[in-house]
Amino acid sequence: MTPTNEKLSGLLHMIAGMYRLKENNAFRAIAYQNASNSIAGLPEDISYYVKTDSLDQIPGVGKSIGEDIREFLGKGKVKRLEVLKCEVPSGLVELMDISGFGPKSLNTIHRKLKLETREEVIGALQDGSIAGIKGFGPKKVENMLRALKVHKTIEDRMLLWDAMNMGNQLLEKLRSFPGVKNAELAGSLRRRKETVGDIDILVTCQPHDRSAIVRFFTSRTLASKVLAKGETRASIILKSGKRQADLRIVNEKEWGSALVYFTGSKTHNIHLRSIARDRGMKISEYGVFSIKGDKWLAGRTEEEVYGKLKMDWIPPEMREDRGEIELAMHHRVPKLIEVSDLQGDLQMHSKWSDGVQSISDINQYIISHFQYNYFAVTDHSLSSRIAGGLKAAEFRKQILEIRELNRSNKSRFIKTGVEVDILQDGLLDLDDQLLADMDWVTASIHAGFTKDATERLIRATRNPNVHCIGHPMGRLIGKRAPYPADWDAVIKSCRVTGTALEINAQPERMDISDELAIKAKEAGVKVVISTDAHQPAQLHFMQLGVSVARRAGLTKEDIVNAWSWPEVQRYFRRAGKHSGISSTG
DNA sequence: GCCGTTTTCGGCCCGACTGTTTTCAGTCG
Repeated sequence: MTPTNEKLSGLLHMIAGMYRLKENNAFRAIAYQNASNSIAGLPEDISYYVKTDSLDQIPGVGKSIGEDIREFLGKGKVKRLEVLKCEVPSGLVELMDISGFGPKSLNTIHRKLKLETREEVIGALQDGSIAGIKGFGPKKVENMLRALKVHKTIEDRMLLWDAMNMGNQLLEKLRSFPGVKNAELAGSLRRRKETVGDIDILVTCQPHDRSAIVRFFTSRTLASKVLAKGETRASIILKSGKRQADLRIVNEKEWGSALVYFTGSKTHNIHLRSIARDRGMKISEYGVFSIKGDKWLAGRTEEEVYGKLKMDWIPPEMREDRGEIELAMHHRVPKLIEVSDLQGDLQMHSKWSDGVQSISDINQYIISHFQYNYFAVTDHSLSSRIAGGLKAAEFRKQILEIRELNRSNKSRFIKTGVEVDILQDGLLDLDDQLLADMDWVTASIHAGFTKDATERLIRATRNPNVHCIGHPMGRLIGKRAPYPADWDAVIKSCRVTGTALEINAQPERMDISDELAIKAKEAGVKVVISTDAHQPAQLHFMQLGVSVARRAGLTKEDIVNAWSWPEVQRYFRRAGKHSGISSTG
């Protein structure tokens, strides 16, 4: 998302929140929230739509919000919001993110006690003055206080990798519990979002087994706290790690519709329902029904549900309402890349620099765990001193070692390579001749994260020895923002020079992001999915990189390391890049 | 406030759980 879009989307979200706090404005609030969501998902900066006079092409943006947007771009603020701030206490809007603090409750508190800020509300909860309001019984006040506490202690969102591990453990326990027929992860975890808020699990069983399963889920074995518990659903804070997990139980006949419903995203679901409604049907977790007569039409499988709406099945990773519904209606859902399509891994480190294993051990591990046809060793160059970067002479020695290994294995399985540093001026810190001799050259930035990186990256793409830009955004999720850069310009230069962009599959990196991968595909830029492994177990991060690619709708044709090595060489030779000779001597 | 292949007016996704209620409003996902 561009910075302007992010700011604008946040501003519209704020307005939506304020309308929710005001009474009788629920639908106006929804309209602003829809516009906010739309803008968060735009492929271009909002200024483009103003320039081309196409604001009305953005779903949820009409005359009034269109004017707000023009005003925002012209003056940097919106009068509507300034007026609202005089009418509605903006300090209370942020509280609406906390569970139990809805617009109606906050409005009542504001009206009865004239409270304006978050701190005042917390104080009034603690000193008992809120307990005096009608409708605010002891349980409700207790829950609100508890939610405040949980909101503070629970860490924001977890990395996809951590969520996958936690979710799979939970899934195994549920699958082996008596009476459980099907169990599957749902929600943003099944969509493989880069970060996950809570773990959603869907289960089918016979009705008479439900209560035992809910009891197990909410027992002390799994839960440190029970947030909600009913006949068919329950929410807990997991004992392992302060994370929320939600269980939902449905009948087998409802499995498909429930999976669609709980996999989401919210905007995908809303879009599906409005299409169903247009066709005289309605969708819920219990199935697809006719509006007339309320007749059950479908729901056993996801294919059946989408099929009833005359759509192809949509892979979970794409269900973000970014155009996939239209693709499915026209039967043009792409065949997404799969882990099994990959023929090699093109970034990893050996103990020559900061990896832990020898090249020979890595070779053995890959042969016994993967179906690859090649892999490249890409140790750091000298500038990355912390990472034990190598001098040119050491790379020459490493090349000899790889040749020897290949010779004794009678193969060309191991490719020579490097993750070379892009210096401040965009030049590389190894000489061109050495780079030209390498089979695979990834160029990455490892210092100067706050400066604009556009020129630096573009200059690197123009080097005929560089096949790929490594972790192009330089972000660490939740720790370090991407460096500022004009990504459109960088992608354009990749297109012109035939340079690929990496999807780095390290759990904290996931770099490039799905949004940038969508742009790359649109521009015709190829992508390399690599693990950047520093120890053999990390070679299995590949599935994370694949999930980014799948969320971006990428296919085999888009992914360099889904091609055979001769195809890789042919592609880069045509693009005017040098292709190495060193692994074979 | 937005939107329209039955609509330019009258809708706007749908159902479970909780708490405070004597039949339902508020909130959540």
